Amino acid sequence: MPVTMREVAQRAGVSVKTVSNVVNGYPYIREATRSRVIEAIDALGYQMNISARSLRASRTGIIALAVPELRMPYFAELSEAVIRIARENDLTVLIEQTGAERERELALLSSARGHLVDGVIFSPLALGADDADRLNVPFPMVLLGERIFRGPVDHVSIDNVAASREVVRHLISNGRRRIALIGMISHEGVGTAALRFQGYLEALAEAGLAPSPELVLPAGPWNRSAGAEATNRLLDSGVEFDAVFGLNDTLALGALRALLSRGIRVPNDVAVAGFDDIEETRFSTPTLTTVDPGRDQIARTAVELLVSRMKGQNDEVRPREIFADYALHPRQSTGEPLTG
Amino acid sequence: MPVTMREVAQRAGVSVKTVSNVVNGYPYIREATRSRVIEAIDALGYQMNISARSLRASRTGIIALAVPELRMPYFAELSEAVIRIARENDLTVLIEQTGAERERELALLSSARGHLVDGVIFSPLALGADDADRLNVPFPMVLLGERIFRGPVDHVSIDNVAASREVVRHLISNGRRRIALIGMISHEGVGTAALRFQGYLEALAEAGLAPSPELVLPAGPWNRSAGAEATNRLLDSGVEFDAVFGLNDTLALGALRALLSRGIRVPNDVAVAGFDDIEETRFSTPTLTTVDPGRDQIARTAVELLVSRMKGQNDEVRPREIFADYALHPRQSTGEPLTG
DNA sequence: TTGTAAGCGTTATCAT
DNA sequence: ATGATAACGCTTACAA
Repeated sequence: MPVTMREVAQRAGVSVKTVSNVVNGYPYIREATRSRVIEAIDALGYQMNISARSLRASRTGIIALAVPELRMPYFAELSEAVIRIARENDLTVLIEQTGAERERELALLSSARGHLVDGVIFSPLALGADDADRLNVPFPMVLLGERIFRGPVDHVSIDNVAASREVVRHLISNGRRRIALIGMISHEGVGTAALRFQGYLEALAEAGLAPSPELVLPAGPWNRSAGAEATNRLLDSGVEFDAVFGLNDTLALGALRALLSRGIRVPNDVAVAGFDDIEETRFSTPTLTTVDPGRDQIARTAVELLVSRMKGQNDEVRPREIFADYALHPRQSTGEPLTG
Repeated sequence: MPVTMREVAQRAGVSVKTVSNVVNGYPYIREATRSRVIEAIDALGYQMNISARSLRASRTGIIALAVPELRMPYFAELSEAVIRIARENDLTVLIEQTGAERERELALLSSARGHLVDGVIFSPLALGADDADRLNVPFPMVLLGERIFRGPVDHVSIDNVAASREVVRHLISNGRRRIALIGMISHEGVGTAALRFQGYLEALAEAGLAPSPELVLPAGPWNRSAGAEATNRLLDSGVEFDAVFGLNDTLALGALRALLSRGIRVPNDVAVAGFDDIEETRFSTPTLTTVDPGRDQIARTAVELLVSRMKGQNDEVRPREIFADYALHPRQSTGEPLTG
């Protein structure tokens, strides 16, 4: 039922190969021929059969984006950017949700979706430095995030230590001295939490402040609920504090909610800051101070690195480590005047 | 480089067809043969070439989900559900963002991604009733949302009039009399806004309350920013009101923010309610009263309808109109005690 | 229960 | 500048 190249060729009075040439932008075609072919294509409503092309050319024009969960605002926003930028590169994006489960992240690496995708942008949450070797996969891949550094593939991330340090410096410059940190994952020496924690420690040290273990709160999944719970634990413990740094925005928003619902004023009594600059931070009450990790730049860099690997031009180039630019956005929750 | 069926067959000492049979679960195979084949598959790390299968069998195992924007929390959460449920049905999901642009929504209908997808779940935002005919596409499709009813394809939605009526009834039962509505799109007689507006009018009528045109506020894109702006306009107009109904949650959250930042207490001075039950509504301050439109049920129904059409068993069945169950969730923003 | 042969729609090679 | 022909890896008759 669908129209094939053969039919287009017949109607245009040319061979299949010529149609193929026209479709693929092969330059050496007489203008007359080209327009006859294009007419036939339009008239018949021809649509290239991607499966056939893929089988023959062994590329599909599809890339996979593997993220933990689309419900996490950061990953929804990241996915939006990757899809948009992939489109600019004539690529279609297939999203895999790993649920942050180790098994599913590993499965992703060994399957590669049966030759279906030309490359993968992978944002792991369960795999860690020990698994770096497993990233030696037989297809182009770009790694995101802070779980694995110096692995065998191109990697895009930001300088989490520096970014986190800036947040805490900002809190300190606002007069805060007892800064709680929410979202610690203590059994991990690496990863996002560890890096942001290090930035926190460095900023405290710079200011001559001693870190207090009771101000460092673990929080399970990094969502609003865990942020609220941790904050309530902190409040119940009776420990004094004048600021909360949520290791991501949803934790911070949960903290905000817990504080306000116990009658604590933000930023007057306690300042709150987060990390990620998700859209919601500009619309919470008060608006949330946070760090923009340069989502668009990350997405664009990742797609471009992947494309260059897919083209196979850089086979000799060693894995690249790219750091995107971050930017602190002071907002109401830390006592700044209203801003965008 | 990749392993083919041929190689598996050679190693197992059988024909390609037998390997194919094993892979596809064809029942009449001797156990000995089957296990030899499976061994070979494991040993060689064989991965089916999906392009080849698709070309031959003309199905890919991929469905497309077309949504306006992944950054809109409702659609992020819907996509998460569709991907998860599609997985249960051995389907992979490819997400198309239409940007709510008419051109791109139309393009989607005429391309169908070049035979790449076996079916499409389409949530339009720009197309309307007049475009119903265009849904007569040569591939299985399931329609979501409130833009087009009684079109030529299966359709999943909820009873928006009834759901909206319940929200407003709830506000009235809490003693509210001057209920503002934010998010009206006045030039449209159909679609989500029109239906929810009708529910609003019906609930007012039931209670013997006269609708006031100055309480009905248009809002452009349904996001936080538009919700906040509209609320500020309302406040500046000097019109009295004791409740705000945002036609979706992000509008309501924007309203909440505008109210609180002008020192208006919620729910004491003004009650606020939204629509969609996005995760954030459970973590705002105060938590937001809203309607759960049954996202999981919508996703599941959509996938199941699509699968049944893809199997071609229901070719004779007329387009089905399915309504998912909604549920009102009263929370703090309308004066209820704290709930989940 | 398993094998043989044909062909899905495209692109690559090699002519012309 | 264009055409003929052979793959690509799999499934589907049909045979055996």
